[in-house]
Amino acid sequence: MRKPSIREVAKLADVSTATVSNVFSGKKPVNDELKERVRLAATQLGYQMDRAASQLRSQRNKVVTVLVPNITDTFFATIVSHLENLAFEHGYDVIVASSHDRDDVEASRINALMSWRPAGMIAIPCSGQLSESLLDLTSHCPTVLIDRVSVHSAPFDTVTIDNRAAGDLACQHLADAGHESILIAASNLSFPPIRERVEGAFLAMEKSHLTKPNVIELGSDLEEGAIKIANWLGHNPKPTAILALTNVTTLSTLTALAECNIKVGQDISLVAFDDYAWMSARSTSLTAIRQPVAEVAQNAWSRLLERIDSERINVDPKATILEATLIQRHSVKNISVES
Amino acid sequence: MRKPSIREVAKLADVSTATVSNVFSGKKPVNDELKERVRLAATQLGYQMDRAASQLRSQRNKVVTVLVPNITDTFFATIVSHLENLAFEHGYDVIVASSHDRDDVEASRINALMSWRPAGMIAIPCSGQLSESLLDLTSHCPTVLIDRVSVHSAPFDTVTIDNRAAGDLACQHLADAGHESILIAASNLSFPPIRERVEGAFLAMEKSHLTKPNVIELGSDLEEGAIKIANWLGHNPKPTAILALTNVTTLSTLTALAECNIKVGQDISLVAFDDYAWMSARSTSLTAIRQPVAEVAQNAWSRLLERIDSERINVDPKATILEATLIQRHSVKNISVES
DNA sequence: AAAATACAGTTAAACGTTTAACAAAGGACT
DNA sequence: AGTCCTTTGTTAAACGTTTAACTGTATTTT
Repeated sequence: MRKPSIREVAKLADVSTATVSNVFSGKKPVNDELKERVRLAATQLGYQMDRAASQLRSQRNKVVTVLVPNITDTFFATIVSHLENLAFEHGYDVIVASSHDRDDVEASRINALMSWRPAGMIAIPCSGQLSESLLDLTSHCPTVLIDRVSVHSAPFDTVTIDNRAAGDLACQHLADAGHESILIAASNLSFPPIRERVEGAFLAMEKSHLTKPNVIELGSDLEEGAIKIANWLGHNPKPTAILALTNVTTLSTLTALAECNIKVGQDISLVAFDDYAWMSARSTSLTAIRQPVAEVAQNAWSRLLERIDSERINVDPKATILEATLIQRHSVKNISVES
Repeated sequence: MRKPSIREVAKLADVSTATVSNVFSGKKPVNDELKERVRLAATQLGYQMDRAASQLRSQRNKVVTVLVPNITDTFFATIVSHLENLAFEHGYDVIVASSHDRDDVEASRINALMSWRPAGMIAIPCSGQLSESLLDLTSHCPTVLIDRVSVHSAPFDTVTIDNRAAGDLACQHLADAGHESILIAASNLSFPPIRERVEGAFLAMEKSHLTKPNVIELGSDLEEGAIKIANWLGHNPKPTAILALTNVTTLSTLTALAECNIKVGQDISLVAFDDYAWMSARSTSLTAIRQPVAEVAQNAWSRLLERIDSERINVDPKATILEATLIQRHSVKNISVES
């Protein structure tokens, strides 16, 4: 038993299919009585529009696709969630895909996503230098890039935060508290935001005439990262503070510290990146750099809508840069001598 | 400049559109040389199949929809992530929607999702008693329900964990450690899994001839939950242990305990539900009930595929019940007298 | 009162695929 | 050599919408 089509509704309501279409799309006015008849017939039959047919004919598609490196990472999941809400409010549906941080998967997913003929695409590239398939989108599909992108390199609209400033802010906060021996726990220096945060941190130390912090690269895996950092701590003089550049590296760091029985906020100070519930739900809550996730999503969405509406695909790309803020809590100990 | 269609590829390769279609679908054999010509032409033009057209004609759609209460909750996000992977492996695309725990939104989202004519649907209902629109699916679309569903009430395949056993396990563990005064932090007793966990917990206490634990309902909001539990702790004799029935209630609990300056694992014991990275990345890591999320997703997916392949929609629904396990860590203190 | 305009509905042709029905050509078997 | 498969390609008709073009009426304008 197939789903009823617009034809059957038309027949039951004794009107043409065009009228039924108009009743639902509202593109042309329809007499109230007819409208009622159509509505009745539709509910009677349990009629539902077929998007495929609708889209095929109209060549318009109320769908945007979202590509993220990994939806398990709460940071990305949160962005997706916000985007989904925004899209829904504007009558769009969202199709999500994950690239799992792999260029080849990214390419294949982009392909699959594009076969939906989406009205637009919001992507968090998995690597700093944009892949071929991503660049191909330039001419085909309104696209907004988020987060993992160096601002001026991309022929796309971008929405990022000022990662240099964020890194600076975090490190300055530590320096102000008297920390001179700082370890930076980075995920992957090939990601532009991470590199920029490190640069910002270096800058802060330079301003205070202090020596550059050490940087270790932990990768994207929590467990491996924990091992690496525990290992580093075992073979090097203990820093007085750690700056963890992502939520995953924060977890790696905490895991390692717990293992080594080093007390956060007491034996060692910590500034985290990304602000999540679990960071404050602790006896020593974590001082953290909060990325304005909601605003990032909001801005990306507005940019995309503008592109979609203006029909001008990715000419004169705009870079939106948002500011991160420091949430001061209890994981940074003031160790300056004059205090 | 519109996207090239199968026609233009056919013209360039000097074959019929049917042949092009066959080259890509592989439904009928095609001479190797022709195949090559078609492939070449396709890449030359940058051809990509249009899913809408394909689906409309073939009446087959390699899409499954997923409906969750709230993708911000890591538990659901993780399930979605697993499902997305599984779907991808089988050549399906996934469309996700969130009901935000509201029946009306759920209904509206189900409607939107169904207009895609998906091959199947995996849903986590937002309330225990299934909404009309959800029940309507029975006859229209292969559907598998996860988590928030009482096993035998649903005319659908279901995949759940044995929540009674899980509650029993958690509470028994506390009882074995000598805890007699236990507080249960529940999210919402109208959710079947939560109710069942409470029942399981009661059962465990009964077996040990202990008095029933107190139960408080914290709702789905972390902050509000924290206030409620802090409030409760202020006006009641302090329990020796808390059993938090979800990851959100765990966070609420931890927030409240931090505020009241009560040390977990020392002043009070805690068993959490759902096992996440942040639970172990602490100086006193949390003992927790681990739900087999990956297996839940895996089972839901297999069930759905079976339904899709067998064409028999939701007759003789199967209930799959998986077991949760207790991960023993350091948040439960043994306070029994004989120790 | 005739002509022009507005309004509300219908008809039928797309949109880009897939696929049943058909055709042609080569090979195997009587 | 004629018949019958088999194999590989083509033709053309769907699939369920939307929408340009059209038709017929009611209303306004001259």
